[in-house]
Amino acid sequence: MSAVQSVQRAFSVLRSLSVGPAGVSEIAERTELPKSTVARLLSTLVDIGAVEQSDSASTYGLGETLVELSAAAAPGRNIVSISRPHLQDLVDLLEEDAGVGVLDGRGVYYLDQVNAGQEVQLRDWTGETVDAHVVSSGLVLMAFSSDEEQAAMLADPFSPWCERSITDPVAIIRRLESVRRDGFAWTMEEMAEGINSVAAPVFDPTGSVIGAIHVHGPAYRFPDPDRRDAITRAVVRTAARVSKRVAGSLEP
Amino acid sequence: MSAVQSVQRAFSVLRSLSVGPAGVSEIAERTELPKSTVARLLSTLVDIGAVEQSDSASTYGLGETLVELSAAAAPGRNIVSISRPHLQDLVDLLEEDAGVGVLDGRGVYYLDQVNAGQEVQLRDWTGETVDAHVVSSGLVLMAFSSDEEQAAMLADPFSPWCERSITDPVAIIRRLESVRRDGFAWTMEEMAEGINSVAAPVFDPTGSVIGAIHVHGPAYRFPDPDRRDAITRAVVRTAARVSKRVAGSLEP
DNA sequence: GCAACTGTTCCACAATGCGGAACAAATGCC
DNA sequence: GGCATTTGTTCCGCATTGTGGAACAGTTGC
Repeated sequence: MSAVQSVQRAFSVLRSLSVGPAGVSEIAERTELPKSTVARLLSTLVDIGAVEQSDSASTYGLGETLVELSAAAAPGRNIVSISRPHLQDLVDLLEEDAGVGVLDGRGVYYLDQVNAGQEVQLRDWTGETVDAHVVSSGLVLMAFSSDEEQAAMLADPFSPWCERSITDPVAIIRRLESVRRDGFAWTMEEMAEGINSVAAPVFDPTGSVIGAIHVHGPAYRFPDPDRRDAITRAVVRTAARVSKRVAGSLEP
Repeated sequence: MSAVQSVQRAFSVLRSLSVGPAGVSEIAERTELPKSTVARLLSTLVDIGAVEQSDSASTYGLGETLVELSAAAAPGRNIVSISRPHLQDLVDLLEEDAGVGVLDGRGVYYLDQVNAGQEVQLRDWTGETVDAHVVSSGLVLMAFSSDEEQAAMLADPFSPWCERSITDPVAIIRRLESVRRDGFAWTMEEMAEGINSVAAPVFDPTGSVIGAIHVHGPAYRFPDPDRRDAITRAVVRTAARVSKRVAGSLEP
């Protein structure tokens, strides 16, 4: 009940800035606070980094601190923009398509993909949902979900997508355990003949999975048996980097 | 110099929450503040919406207000995630691919695309950069850039991408003027033969362009001459909606 | 059951934030 | 150019406001 006035006012100032940058007087007007009070609040907000004053001139705008905080507040909401450069790195390294997906019920929704531009390539699943149990991303996302969520997903029977799809719940549970232990998952022609993929989990700062990074390619060339471990490591490392940045860290 | 103590402490509390949700006691420990002070600050932060207390239990996490503020702080940083559902709506309506791009020098960088899934479709340019003067998104982005930026972009000569590309600076300037007046741009087989596209601008709260929404398709069926106006309106309306949400508004 | 935790509330004290007013520095206007 | 009106910044006495110890009230777990 007893609220801290200065904090309320500070946020009132921040809100007033969200419609656009302004100077002290204008902010004072928008917030109906005395100029001197606004000036004081602004100076502390600048110290903190919640507000930035545009170089030389004296107009104020919202600052980086808020972005960092919001990244921690809604982890995953910006997972696409954060992932993209890292997906690009993966593609450059492995020369196969890389993507990022999130859990959608018992499926994986593919948010984004970076194309390797090979002559023979898989069709782009961005924006579509695929049953989780037949793709590596899906296995990763299920494996690292909470026990309740996992139980809910395992409650109903699974459908096969092709000949080699695994649908036996017991087999799937055993598999999820090993995925959880390993920190990654491979699927070999389980969604469709001729398609293999690896995936690794992206976590938010609290340790919950929020997405999965994957690389996939045509089975006749992916994975190159000599590079399989290297590929796995690259995907796991990329997912770990994205996790870090999703958590608000600024280093790449 | 003279900083407002309670505001500093409030942000100290917020920062301590960015590593993960916690209860009053733990936050007090992390921030080295008295418990009662933390409890008071938390209660006001909850009022404001900068902090949310998890239902029933008494642990606190960062709240929605921070996301809204950061959306205004770094407009465009989350343009992809905001755009996606609206792109999907466009695709559902028009049955052609829709995407979002941003300015990158004198080019357009395609951030994201939603596929209509037609049998005949254009290749996906997501993650690539295309010269701004040959695509509708590019024209829109140039048209609504600041005068200095526009002048800089017009300083060097333009290269043709195909037969119908327009490269004459005077013609381009005239065109940009009409785009600015209309609020949208069409390009007809100017990037490549057989490809047409429309685009409309996305603005941040200060009124600067931060991106463009486009729809494109094969020239033999897009745009349907009878629906051309309807298509244009749909794209313009979608871009306006995205602008609104980018600015922090919560209504769809 | 007590013990060791939680989070919440109270209240006397004064430190802290307040805001009017006076100042300084741009900008605008004839 | 100089006068006028705006801007942002600083000062300082006043009291409102925030402070934090301590006492209280729920939880959890030996």
